[in-house]
Amino acid sequence: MTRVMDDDSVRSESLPTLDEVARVAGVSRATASRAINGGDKVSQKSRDAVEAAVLALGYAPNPAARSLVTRRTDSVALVVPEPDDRVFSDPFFARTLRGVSRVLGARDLQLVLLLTGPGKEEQRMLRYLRNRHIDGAIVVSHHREDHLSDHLAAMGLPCVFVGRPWTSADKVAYVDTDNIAGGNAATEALVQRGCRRIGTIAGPPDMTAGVDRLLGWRMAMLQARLSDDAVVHGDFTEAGGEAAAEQLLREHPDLDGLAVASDLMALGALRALARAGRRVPDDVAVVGYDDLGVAERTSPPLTTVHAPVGDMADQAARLLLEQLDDGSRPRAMRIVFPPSLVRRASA
Amino acid sequence: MTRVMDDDSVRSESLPTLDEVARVAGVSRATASRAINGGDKVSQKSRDAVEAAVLALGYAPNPAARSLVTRRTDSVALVVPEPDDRVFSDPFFARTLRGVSRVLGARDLQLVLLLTGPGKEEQRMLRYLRNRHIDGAIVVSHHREDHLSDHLAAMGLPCVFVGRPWTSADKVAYVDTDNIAGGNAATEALVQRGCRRIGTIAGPPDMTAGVDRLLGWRMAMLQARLSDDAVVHGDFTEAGGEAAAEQLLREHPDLDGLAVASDLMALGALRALARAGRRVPDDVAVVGYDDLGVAERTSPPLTTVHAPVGDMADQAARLLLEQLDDGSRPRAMRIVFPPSLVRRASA
DNA sequence: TCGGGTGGTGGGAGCGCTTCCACACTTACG
DNA sequence: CGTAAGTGTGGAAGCGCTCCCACCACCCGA
Repeated sequence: MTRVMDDDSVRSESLPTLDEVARVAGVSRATASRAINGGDKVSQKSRDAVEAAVLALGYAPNPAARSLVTRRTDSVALVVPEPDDRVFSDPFFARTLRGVSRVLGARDLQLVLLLTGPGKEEQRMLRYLRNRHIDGAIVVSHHREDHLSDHLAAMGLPCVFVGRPWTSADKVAYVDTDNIAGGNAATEALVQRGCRRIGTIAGPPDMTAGVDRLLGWRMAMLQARLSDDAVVHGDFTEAGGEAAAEQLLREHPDLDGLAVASDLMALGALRALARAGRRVPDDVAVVGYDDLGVAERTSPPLTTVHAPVGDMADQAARLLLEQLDDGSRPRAMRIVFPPSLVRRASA
Repeated sequence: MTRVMDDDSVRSESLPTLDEVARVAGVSRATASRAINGGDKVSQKSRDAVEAAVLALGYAPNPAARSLVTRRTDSVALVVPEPDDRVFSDPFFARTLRGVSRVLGARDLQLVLLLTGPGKEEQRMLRYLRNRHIDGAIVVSHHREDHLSDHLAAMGLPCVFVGRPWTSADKVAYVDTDNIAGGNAATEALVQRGCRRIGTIAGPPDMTAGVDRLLGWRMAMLQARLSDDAVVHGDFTEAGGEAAAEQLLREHPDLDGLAVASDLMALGALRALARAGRRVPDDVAVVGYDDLGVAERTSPPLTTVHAPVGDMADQAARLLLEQLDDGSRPRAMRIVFPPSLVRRASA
């Protein structure tokens, strides 16, 4: 009795192996493997037998065993060097995540989330990437000090950055929008509207999107022969935008135009403007950046620069797939999307 | 020449193995393994030698090989049966993700993201879980129709639900807040304030948080001998809340109190109320739910029910760790946090 | 009739690791 | 001084899979 029970429990504990499938199907392990995978050079008869055995046993290949010999893990890291609520609450991240996940999921690749602040966690993350736990990496929201692009380029891991990396931009793949052109277009819209005292709430100076959009603003201001001194940096959050707008109003009370580097910050700025009794767009015209849904629901609805975030995420995933497929060293590739101005009521 | 180059390239391609470490350290592979892992019964001398060899070679254990024999993968799935932007943009999810990631990260467990809509993707997800790609699962935002709790309970995978599951609640572990008590407290606050025509924007009827909070509202209304017919369901998004509030105002123009099942929906409701010219709280008092930062920044600031989401996430991760540690069958455990009312200006 | 394909197959060698087991070699105790 | 109970150690057996290679039919053209 005891013996039988032991056998039973053992049997129910351990999952079926390829050996058992082969035995049930009446073929060798090699043939079973071939039938289950690519299925090259396997007779229809064997194939059917194996398929039936797989179904009967509820067999599923052991990923660790497979990975040990193929040297692939069929999983990809999503690296977010900023484990803060705000990254996740940002629709930019949400949209990116969904796009990436969709493309990779279609290829049965899993997404491993690597959230890391600076310091020890970063070391853990790099170690993880180096150990070849994963086949490749997609990096979102990368900051200047993390030197992530250098590290990844050096370790030769297939990877794609969402947003131009600070360094090694000629060695790693990335997707981006033309943030200079976008910042420029936003500002020009204000200029054409007749604004003469235009300020900007820029993004963080340690992110390329932050400095590029600011640069675009500067170029437009210079070209219009307007003073480019009304600059405050925000952190891409609503609260940050609100505080930045307050500061800007304090330092430059004559403000009549405001280019904001993200819609979330613009939302905060709108609130600050309302509290200060400034009408939008009559007293102060406002242009945002991103156009991920938030902009449609502000009051007034935001004129903003549309960044094709969904497309960027798609392409990022595809660039990674390319690198994984051709198996060669990671390649430097870049895809840069043109931004476009979406006119609504705020400017 | 060629020979040497070949050797070189091979060496640089393939990472160092335990064998090499052992050879360099002058010990056997078994001793090296022991030194690297638990380090039981290894002399200090061997331990030092191995450590030095590891450093010199830049050795890191091959996770697949280890996993093959230990039958652990040291990674955990985060299951989100709703691959929509709105889940990620929701601060509830962001906070949960961060909490879970922090606790698991401290134990060197990786988080694999499993985003699944209904249908084919769900099958893929279940297959993935069943194949023991991972050691356990944490399920967030679970809906009635996905029967996830039944599936997971049946396959005997260690798992924890964030938010009470619909079924098998006595078979799987979960963390939650007492949503009935919370809905009740929110409504009582309105009653005590003198509101007599109180409506509610409930959560989705296919989520336990939705129905429980609604039930709490119903109980409070009945106890106050008020009519409980002013109910509209929302989807936990801002836009959904706005639409729901509009409908509620249309159907019940005499509304003087509003209990909303999430702050994000309450934010939308506030906008609808403002557009309808109702002052908050004078004409209509509003109570939200969640208190994850949004509530402080609305105008007026939201009186809301505080749900300790960070703590819930922590505990969810810990419950999972417990199950992983004691190695036994998954256990049914539950931790339910009491909600608390936070009074601000909106009620 | 025979060499030379060609489609299909199974044996077997690993992938890199953990861990059981047997074997020294010490130390402590009766 | 023999025995028992530790300590450390290395040999070797796998974990479950893929894939190389040898092999066997069989059919073809010469």
